[in-house]
Amino acid sequence: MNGPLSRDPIAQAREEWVSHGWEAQADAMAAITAVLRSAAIFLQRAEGILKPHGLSFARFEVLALLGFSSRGSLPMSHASRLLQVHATSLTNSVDRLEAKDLVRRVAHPSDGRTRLLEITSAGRTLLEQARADLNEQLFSDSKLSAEDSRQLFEILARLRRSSGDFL
Amino acid sequence: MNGPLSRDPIAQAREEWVSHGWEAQADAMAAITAVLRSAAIFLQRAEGILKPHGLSFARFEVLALLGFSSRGSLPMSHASRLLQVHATSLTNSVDRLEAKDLVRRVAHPSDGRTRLLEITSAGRTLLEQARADLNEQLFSDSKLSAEDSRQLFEILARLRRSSGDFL
DNA sequence: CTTCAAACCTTGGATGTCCAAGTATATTGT
DNA sequence: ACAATATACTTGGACATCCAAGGTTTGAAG
Repeated sequence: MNGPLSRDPIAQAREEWVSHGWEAQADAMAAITAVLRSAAIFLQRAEGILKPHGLSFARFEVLALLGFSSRGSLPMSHASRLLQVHATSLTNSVDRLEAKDLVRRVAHPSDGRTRLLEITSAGRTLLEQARADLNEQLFSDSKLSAEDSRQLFEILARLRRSSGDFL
Repeated sequence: MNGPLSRDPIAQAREEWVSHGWEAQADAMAAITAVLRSAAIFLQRAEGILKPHGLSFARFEVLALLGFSSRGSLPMSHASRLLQVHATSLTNSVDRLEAKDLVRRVAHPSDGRTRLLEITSAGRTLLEQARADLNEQLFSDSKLSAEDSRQLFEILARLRRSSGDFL
């Protein structure tokens, strides 16, 4: 999108924070801004890898979740909780997945409110190809050392836990 | 949006990765997914804090950048590079900021292509209030220990550097 | 000086995310 | 039973982000 800068813009912002007297918040500001920026980087790379498959990362996550579930189906409410996105975001993703016959909405046998999501065989096929690509092109070459990956996960797990993501 | 889960869904996905034979990629997958999820958490909190001020986080960042610049003005292309967003995203943010008289687009004195962004005095006032709130409510209580903040920033700085964010 | 490529910005379109509201179905409490 | 409440999903609207394409202005090359 834009070439590399000569200085880290977040480090620069951190200095401004310090020089304006907000030193106590400078480290947290820098860390949080870095998380946001890093997420944008990963997301862009993932989207680039998935685009040839006609998938977005959000839709890939839905497929992957269904692929792991034992029956290959689960209620939308359940999926939305596991993926930690708003129900409306899931509705949006499922609309697009269903239009491509990668998933199906089926009626719940006993609860009329609930719709079960079911991955189709075309969905499974595409999932395997997309996952292979992500594993090769993103998760194998993530620019993170093994040690950094583990530390990053642990720090963020503490954060997510104290933010109410899980118990 | 949804209550806490009984298990960390990312840890769960990591186990699936391992049990399906993608152990080599499991840690990176978990770390990257955690970054994406954490970014969503921070972004939501920031938006909640800024909403009463009529600002989004993206627009806050534009205001903050202009507030730091010595003259309070700089070219859009420069701002877009520093904020590391696409030029079109900045156009969008500036349209909304300008509609509220928080910034102005002014002609560049010598280059007819370039538009200078200039923060207004109303923009400065709002920026100070919004920043005070973010400092108090987000950056002071970020659920990250001081040590975690520093480590997180450093790990992500390595990542961003090797991803071409800066030299 | 004329032409053509590069740089800057905007417009239009596709996606994704959230919130507020609305519809339908289930469950609870009296 | 019936009314009130809760849960599940969808719809419509506000924003954000990107890409592809188009208009304007510069600047460089011939």
